[in-house]
Amino acid sequence: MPKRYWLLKTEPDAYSIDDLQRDKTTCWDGVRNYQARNFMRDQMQVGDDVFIYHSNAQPTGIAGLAKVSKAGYADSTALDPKDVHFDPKATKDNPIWMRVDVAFEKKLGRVVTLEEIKAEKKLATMLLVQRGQRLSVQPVEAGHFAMILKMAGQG
DNA sequence: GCCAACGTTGGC
DNA sequence: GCCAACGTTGGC
Repeated sequence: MPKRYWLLKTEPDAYSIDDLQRDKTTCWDGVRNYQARNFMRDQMQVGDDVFIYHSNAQPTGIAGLAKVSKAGYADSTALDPKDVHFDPKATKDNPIWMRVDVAFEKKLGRVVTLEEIKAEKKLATMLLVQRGQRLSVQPVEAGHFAMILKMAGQG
């Protein structure tokens, strides 16, 4: 499978690029959307490049880079009644939800903001800027990925 | 905090 | 299978 590129949303109040830098790697769990689950289950591969996107942030935008370090596997938080992401329908045999592990790569020299992305015509087809689009795990085209790195001064 | 847009649930 | 109600996301 060719290398793919992804964007993962996170609220930095809950988990930021700085947290990932400190932790080195993290389990990207708690995703409870089937489309996002399917990307993690079927398409994300070790070595794929990932943008870490800060939502509900000041500013909102792409804050750093990571790599997939473990491909999709069962998200056990769905089985834990004490976990906020507990799903009573999940079982050990059918965990329903998946997660991947991601490893910190680098923090961008500056956040490439949602505002800038919206203003750049070449990025108009990014999923991120489609009206009402809320996917928290989404694919990014290679060209868009490179463009954003360039905007961050890391091209 | 507001609220538009979306996904999911559940009654029928 | 329809669709209203509800919960969540996420920009502002």
